[in-house]
Order: sequence, then C-alpha cells, then structure tokens
Amino acid sequence: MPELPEVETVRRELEPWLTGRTIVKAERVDAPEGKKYANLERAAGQKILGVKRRGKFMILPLSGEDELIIHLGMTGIISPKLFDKHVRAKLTLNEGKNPELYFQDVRRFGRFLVVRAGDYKTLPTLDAIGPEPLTKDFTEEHFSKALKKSSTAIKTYLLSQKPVSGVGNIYADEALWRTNIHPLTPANKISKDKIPLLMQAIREILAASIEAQGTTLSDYRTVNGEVGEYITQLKAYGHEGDECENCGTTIERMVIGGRSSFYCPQCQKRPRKSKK
DNA sequence: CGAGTGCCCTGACAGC
DNA sequence: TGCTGTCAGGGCACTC
Repeated sequence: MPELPEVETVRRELEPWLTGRTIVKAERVDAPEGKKYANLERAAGQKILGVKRRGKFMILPLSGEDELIIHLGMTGIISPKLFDKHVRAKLTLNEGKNPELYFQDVRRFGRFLVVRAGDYKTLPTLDAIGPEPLTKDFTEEHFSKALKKSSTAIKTYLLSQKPVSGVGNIYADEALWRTNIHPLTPANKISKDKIPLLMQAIREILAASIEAQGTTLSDYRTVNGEVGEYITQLKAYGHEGDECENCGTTIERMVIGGRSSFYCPQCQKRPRKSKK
C-alpha cells in the first residue's frame, strides 16, 4: 500500500517525465463523477510546472494557478502503458516521449483531481496535514506538542497524518516496534524520552524504504513497473507468529481502528491503565 | 470538536 | 468446480 516511500518513489519518476509538459487533455475514464475526479477538464492547456509531494499526496502545480492532485489510495498505479483494466483517468500530453499517462486503480480508493492552487477544502486530510518527516519542519517541539493534543492510540494518531505526514499502516507498526511502544499507548502518554526516538525511527525507516523503492505487498509498482524491496526489512508488519528479532517472543496481531497491527508483546508493553 | 465506527471497492483466498 | 464469506486499508462521512 502506498505510503510516503512509495509515493516519493513514484514522484521521482514522474518529475523528469512530466515537468514542463503541457496537458492537452485530462479525462476521467472508468470512474464515477464526483470529488475524487473533480475538475479534470480544467487542466487542458495548462503546463505542468513540477511534481511535488505532501505526505501521500502528489501535487502537480499547473501554469493556470491550478494543481493536479494525485493520491494512489490502496492500489493506484501510474504508467505510460495502458493495462487492460481499471483505468480511472488519463492525461494526454503534448508531443514528446510517453505522451499518455494512465492512472489505473483497481479498488478506486485513489484520487486524481484538479483544484485551485492551495485550496484543499475538498481534501480535509491534506488541508490539515502535518509536517514532512524528512525535512527540518519535523521538529521535536512540533511533534511533542502534537502528541499532547490527543488521547487516542498512538497508532491511530500517526495514521491521521496530523502529527506527521506520510506514515501509513506498515511504517507506523515498524516505527512503534523499533521504539518499543505499544500501538495502543495514548498519544499524550508517550514518555518524553521516547518522543525523539520515535521521530528518529520514523525518519530512518522512511528513508531506508525510499532507498529500497518502497514496499510492495501486492499491487504497488513504480512507474517503471518495478516492485519495492523494503518488504525484506520489515520487522513487525506481516510477521504474526514469527519470532521478534529483538527478543524471540512471538509477534502478535491485533486490530486497532480497523487496521491490522503487528507488535511484540514483550518489547512493546501495553501501558497500564491510569488510575482515577 | 475530538473520538469512534463503518463505508467505499475489488481481488485473493479459505472453506465447504 | 464453484459458490460464499472474509479480509485488505487510506481517507472520509457520519454519529455522539
């Protein structure tokens, strides 16, 4: 599932392909009309000025003060090649290499739409998104202040994109495993000494995964059609029943906020419920 | 308004 | 073999 490393991998491939190209036509294909594919017709005639990323959202500034927003959802793939099925949107570019871009998304959780530059009111997660974890914007001051705001489980809170952007189900489990934090620990109960460790784990894991072109579990592919190789470095996610690499205890799985969560019951002790 | 729940959507897979 | 049920989860609508 595309999280920050997967989206960043795709972004890096799109940048040299798309920057400076003019959109001749942008169209919805096999997708319902609605918010997820809004305003595509407006992109025609606009030049793509670059390919940026905020969290898991790709943002392509256009010359007419619009932006093309692309979110891969669970199964979104971008390719100059047309596959048989599941084409949700298509860009036709001006003459040059690979003049067609296909957005192909089996499960339709993705988005591909045009907005006014900076106007994200139809995308509330992007509108309220936290700092980029691999930039200097991700400071301990900001992160600890954000964690104090919420009593919800740290796992769930990380997935909200509010304290930091780009962390999804896989890397949240990995970062919590590495820092010995139980995923149900209330965000505002993370101890002061653990906060910088958790930040560092998030940074290192995401950076290492970018190096590996992300994690492919099933659908995710790079623009070139390659798989991400970080799956071999996962320590917790998907390892139910395996031995914890730290202590040998069997990794367990539980559902938190509707998401599978993998953790070591020995290394990641569940916090005691506070007495009233 | 924060927190919690369930929905969207399709394919893979288990079980009978 | 083929049917049915379950699971996967990012983002968001909805409820309390």
